[in-house]
Amino acid sequence: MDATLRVIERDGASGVTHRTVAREADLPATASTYYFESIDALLTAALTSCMNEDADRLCELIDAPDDGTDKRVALAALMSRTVAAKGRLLAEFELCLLASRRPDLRGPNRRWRDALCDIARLFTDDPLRVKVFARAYDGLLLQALLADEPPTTDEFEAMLGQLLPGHPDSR
Amino acid sequence: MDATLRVIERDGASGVTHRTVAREADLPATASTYYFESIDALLTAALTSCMNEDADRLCELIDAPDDGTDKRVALAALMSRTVAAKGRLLAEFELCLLASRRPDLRGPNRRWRDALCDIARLFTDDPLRVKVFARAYDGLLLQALLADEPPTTDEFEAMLGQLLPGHPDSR
Amino acid sequence: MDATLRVIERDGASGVTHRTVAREADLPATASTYYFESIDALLTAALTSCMNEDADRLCELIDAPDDGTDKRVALAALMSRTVAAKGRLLAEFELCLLASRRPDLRGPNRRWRDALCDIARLFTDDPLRVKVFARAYDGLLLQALLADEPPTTDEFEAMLGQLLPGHPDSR
Amino acid sequence: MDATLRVIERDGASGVTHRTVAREADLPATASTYYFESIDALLTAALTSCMNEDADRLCELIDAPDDGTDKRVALAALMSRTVAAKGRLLAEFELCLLASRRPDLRGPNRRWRDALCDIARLFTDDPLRVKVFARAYDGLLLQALLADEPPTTDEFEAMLGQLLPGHPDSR
DNA sequence: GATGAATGAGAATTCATTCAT
DNA sequence: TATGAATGAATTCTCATTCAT
Repeated sequence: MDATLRVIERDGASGVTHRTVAREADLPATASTYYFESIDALLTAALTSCMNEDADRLCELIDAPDDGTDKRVALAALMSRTVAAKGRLLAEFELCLLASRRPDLRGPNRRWRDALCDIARLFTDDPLRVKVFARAYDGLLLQALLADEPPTTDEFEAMLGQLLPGHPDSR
Repeated sequence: MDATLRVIERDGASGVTHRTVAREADLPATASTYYFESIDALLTAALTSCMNEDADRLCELIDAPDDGTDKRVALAALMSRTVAAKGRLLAEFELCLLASRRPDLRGPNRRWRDALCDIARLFTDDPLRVKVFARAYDGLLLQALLADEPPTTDEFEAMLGQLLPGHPDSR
Repeated sequence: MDATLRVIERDGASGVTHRTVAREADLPATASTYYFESIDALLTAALTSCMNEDADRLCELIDAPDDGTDKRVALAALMSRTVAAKGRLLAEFELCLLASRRPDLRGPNRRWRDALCDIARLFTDDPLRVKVFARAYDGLLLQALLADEPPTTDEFEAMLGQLLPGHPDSR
Repeated sequence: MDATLRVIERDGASGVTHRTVAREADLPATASTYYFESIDALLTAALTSCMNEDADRLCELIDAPDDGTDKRVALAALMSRTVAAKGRLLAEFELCLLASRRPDLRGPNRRWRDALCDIARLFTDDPLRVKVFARAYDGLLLQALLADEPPTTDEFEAMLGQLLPGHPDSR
């Protein structure tokens, strides 16, 4: 499973084969078929695992005790870290695209998006703003991947400030 | 070349092989090897073509004579059409992700992003707002792909209104 | 054992593997390895079971108390039923062919053929006629499988009348 | 193609794999995929080839100039030769059984059966007798395979005399 | 006695690529 | 210039079988 993610990070989702995964995990060639019914199941599991991890990270951030720091700052830091792990982020996007062809895989994605919406609701009650934020978030990360230089944490903070204006307390 | 895009739309970028493309184009199996040195060259060409087309469409929108209608409305319509051609949009995202591993392919992508920034500048002078818009745009489209129901044109309009507030003349 | 026959009926003898049988029987994958030493033992057991069943059915027909009806009519009805269970009949033929490569499996087959001969002897004393009947019988069933439309019971009756002419009492 | 038949003769239809056929033909392992789209196509081609050959042999017999010998004698000789080539006959039966699961393969089989009917019509006008003969013929061959000792040519002659009585001229 | 884990061999098929024409 | 033939490598997946429990 970890090996699978490492392979996707390195070679992209299309590089995931029984052999590459097995080699990466230093297991016999048939091991991946043994543990996962098919390549598809492997990718599905990888996507689910990723998305859950991401959602968990967002939830943690939401549930963190209010220590006085702006959660947008914390989120910007998270984004910065996310973008820094470029391969991993790429892997997630590739998996998402695969999922977009398969409606049955939308579950994990939805959980993650819900967490994003929850974050937005810390700052605004406007449903439109929530929606825009949750959708724009992905674009911020994606463009960060495509840019020559990823944005700094400060830039993320500024952009978040734009998308989620107002004082956190102002609700 | 068209055949290549049709294949990506149907089977994803990983479905692009010399044979599938040749079959789709109804050409002999070795034709794609003959015209393109490698699969990579084929994908690169596809990406460039896509990005240029998209950038052109955005530029058209910018350059269209001001007929009194809000350009955000026109842009929302364009987004709606883009999302409706789901396979094509997916293909573009897949190609972008491939490109993100290859810095030499960022050119076409940049041209497209510049066009997006130009649009934003029709509405605002704030560089931060421009940046946020250009990046969020992608997220809006991506999430539209992952959603069960793609947003309506009206919803796109509302979201654009959020990202690009103010009167177009207010500059 | 039953599961094995179901698999042969569905997928042919070549579809019989430890796994397919185990799956069909809803048993753990290694169960068939456990109970039968090899695939071969499984097929052998299946063949024996089939042949005995068929021979039993023929014997029943022979031993049925004479109720005035012509046994050829009863046999035609049996053939019609046999052909109607197409998968099962196919399975038997496949097993027979397998057996023809293995002389040690001819026992069950012989018992069945003897029963056929016994039937023929209800109608004729001519050993040649008996032999022809016992051999032709298989052909009638085989061709019924290959025909677009299986023969009706009446057709079987007519064909049997040809192969076994005369009154049953005329002996 | 010849290699395929040799493999079926030796190992049965289920022994036909890309590898075994290629090895038998002393070709690289992918050759059989190259020349035939799939294993299925290979088996189909084998069946068609067999059936045509058999039908041709029967037609030859029909069309042979009347040299005074009884054609039943010639047919008995043909049957004897057919049974002597045990592996080949087995192969044909296996292929026929495969075909019985696939209606689209009944064509070649039909041509062969028609030839059989033509032979019967040399001796009789009775459609029932023709039908019985054409169907029984297969059974005679099949049982010859399953018997410990295949029938002699004389025995075949006697059985044919039973199935097709009368003088050839008596028509 | 019964079953899950594990794995090497081999199945069908597809691919990229080379070569000859 | 363009294309069919050919083939080695690699793909997904299934299987038989062994072993530990």
